[in-house]
Amino acid sequence: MAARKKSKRDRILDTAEELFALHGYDGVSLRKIATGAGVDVALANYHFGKKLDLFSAVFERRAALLNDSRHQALRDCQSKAGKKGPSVEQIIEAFLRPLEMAQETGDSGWKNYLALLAYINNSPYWGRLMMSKLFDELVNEFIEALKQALPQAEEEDIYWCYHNMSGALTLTLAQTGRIDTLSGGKCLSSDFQSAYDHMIPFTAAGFRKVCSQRSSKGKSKGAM
Amino acid sequence: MAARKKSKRDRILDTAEELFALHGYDGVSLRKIATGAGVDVALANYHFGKKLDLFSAVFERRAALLNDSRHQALRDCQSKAGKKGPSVEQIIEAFLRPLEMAQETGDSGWKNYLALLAYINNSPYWGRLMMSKLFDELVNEFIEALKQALPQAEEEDIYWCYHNMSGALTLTLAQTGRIDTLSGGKCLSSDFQSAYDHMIPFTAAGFRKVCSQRSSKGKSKGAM
DNA sequence: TTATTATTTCAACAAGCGTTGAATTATAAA
DNA sequence: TTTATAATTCAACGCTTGTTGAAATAATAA
Repeated sequence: MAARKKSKRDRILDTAEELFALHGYDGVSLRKIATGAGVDVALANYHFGKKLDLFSAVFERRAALLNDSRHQALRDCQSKAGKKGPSVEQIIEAFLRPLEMAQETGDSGWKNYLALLAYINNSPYWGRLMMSKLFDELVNEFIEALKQALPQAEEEDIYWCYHNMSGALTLTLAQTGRIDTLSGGKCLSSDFQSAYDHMIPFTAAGFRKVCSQRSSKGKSKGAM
Repeated sequence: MAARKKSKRDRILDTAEELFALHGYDGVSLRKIATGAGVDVALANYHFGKKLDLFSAVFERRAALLNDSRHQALRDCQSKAGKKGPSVEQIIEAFLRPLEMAQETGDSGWKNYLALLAYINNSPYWGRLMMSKLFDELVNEFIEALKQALPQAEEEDIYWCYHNMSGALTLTLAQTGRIDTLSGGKCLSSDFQSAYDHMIPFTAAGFRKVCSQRSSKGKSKGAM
């Protein structure tokens, strides 16, 4: 309803973004997207090609922006920290806050996009390929920073901790509203500030705990 | 390929379970399910009704079993702990280990089912309704136990911590393989023991951290 | 056996799907 | 204005979808 000046091409992207985030790739037809965008069904094909190409276009549209903003946040906290390097909390903050800010903008497009990211990140196999292609480079920057902040940690532990953080984040991005129901309204999935204010110390403590205890304690991975 | 003695009805459930977990509700047609089960397409309708009813049947089939096993694990750790009650770690262990055991059984059905759970838990709106109906009662038992283990905690904090734990768990259940790619094979999403061995101390530390720091510190929720 | 009921398949339906070539309109260039 | 190009719609294609009533088969009861 907001912008009337948007091109039809952009309206297709916006509508597709919203519907894909809500119903997944197979839950949305090109005709529903076209109707939602107020456009003929053939126009999506003209601008983007096949349905999967449209999906990719939606997925890629905001990826670079997001990567830049997180990259910048990491650089900022690194310069602020000096040569001893930033703390675990500061690194996680740099990783997560840009997402909170994106979700908090009035623009519902970002909210939809991040929900779409959650959908893709939870999709087996093909989701992994799409995510890796666009986000692995940035994630590896953060992993490197975390290794420096936790010099005694085993590499494997850091990856598992990242996995847990990524899961917590993904559920927040998905905005399923489960927390609203469970808490009887005490917590709202739309209250992003609360979500991230809790997620940051929660995950930071997890990193510290797992990566500080000396290794091979009950992990039974080597010789039997 | 395994069991040849299963009824056609069960084969429909098994195939649907696997395909729904892999491709989501809209990504699977009744014909693909029927083909996979070696059965006519009309048979699914005869046994289960509409497509959504079949989906619900798959979803509900193992829910009670799972709830029982987690409920039992909680009771066990409570009796072992005596009247002072179990620790956060013990409660989380009771919450998570039954899932690990289910994933580790040779039966691939459980793996598929839990991936389906992850899919549903990440689905906006309708996912919340389905999950709440079957799992809220059990989850509230665990929340109560956690409140006792963290008597100084604010209720809201406990819910947010549970939200984070649920996210970490969900991504593990989804088995997207992201961690495999990211870590270059150092961590495998199929290595369930490692996943849970890390998830438990990670989330327990998060609970302790968030629920011990005295409240209203930068949460800016009450009067300004 | 026959009669009855439960299971399974067959055949088809109306509707929606992604996609495309040709026609139409709007925009920009000459 | 005329000409060329870009944007958009129209109309239709072959295919797949969920669903269903009737026919066929298998299992059970009499």
